[in-house]
Amino acid sequence: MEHGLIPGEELVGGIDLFSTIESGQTYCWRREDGRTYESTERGGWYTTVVDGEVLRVRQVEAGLEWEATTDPVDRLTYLLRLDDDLDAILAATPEDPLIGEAYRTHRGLRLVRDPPFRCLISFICSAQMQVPRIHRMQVALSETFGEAVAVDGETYHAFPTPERLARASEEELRELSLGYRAPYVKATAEMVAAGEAHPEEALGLGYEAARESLTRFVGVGEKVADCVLLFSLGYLQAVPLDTWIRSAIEEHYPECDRGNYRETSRAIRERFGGEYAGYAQTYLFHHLRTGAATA
DNA sequence: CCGTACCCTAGTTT
DNA sequence: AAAACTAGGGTAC
Repeated sequence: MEHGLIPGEELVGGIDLFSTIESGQTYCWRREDGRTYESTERGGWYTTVVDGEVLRVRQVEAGLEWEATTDPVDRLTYLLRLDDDLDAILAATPEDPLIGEAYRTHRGLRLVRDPPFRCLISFICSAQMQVPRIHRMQVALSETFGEAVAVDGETYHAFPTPERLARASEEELRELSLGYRAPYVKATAEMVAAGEAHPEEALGLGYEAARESLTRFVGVGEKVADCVLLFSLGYLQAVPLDTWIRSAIEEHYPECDRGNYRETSRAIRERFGGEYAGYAQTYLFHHLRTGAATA
């Protein structure tokens, strides 16, 4: 594999690789030590397979060190949004004690751009599920149905194609602990494999129309649709209303609770400054989930 | 728009 | 100690 470095000074606003990858927004990466996002231990290599290419990245003092089968700089920049100007984005959020604390505590956390189908499946799996178990499901899916890629004596697994997941039986998927999500994953994979629908078709639509369009996939409601928009399709204004954010709204922004998803979503999006509201959501989610919040 | 069923696992309570 | 109970990043019907 080739290797190289992306200097830290090129990343405006910095980078916190641990927070970026293990904050529950992406399930595409695997830790060197095999842990599945359940520890608070930082450091080490993260590996993924995208378009048949293996890429590995870790945070070092000088920046991001990488190893890959082809030069991964453009790909890493895309996947980890290394071209986002974090200083400008954070500055665009209205003053707020809780958000401010989250920004200061986890400075360098970036949103991601996961491959759309993979993102869609991982968030269908996320329903009523905790982060480490969602990650374990994605690892199981890759190892069971994903193509193996051998590099330097190591074997890596790509994420399965829509066609392969469509061919899997519901029973096989249940064996991977997907539970009631198994038929959702299969049905959605069938829709994509058949060319009936693709998550990328949401691109180009206005935000709310895009969210609506994603809900045609089986197992995808408004919350999961918002996750795909934010973590894959670049709709940075999306604010997925999960239980953590809902309880934060109840406690800190009660005036934004409008009783239903659509209106509450509009209100909190406005409260978080609109264009980059999804950044505030992701920092806040990570901040609450790690138990670091005091504000 | 509202209520309920749905898998599964780890952690807590009887 | 074994068995209930509970909750965890929702969605379909």
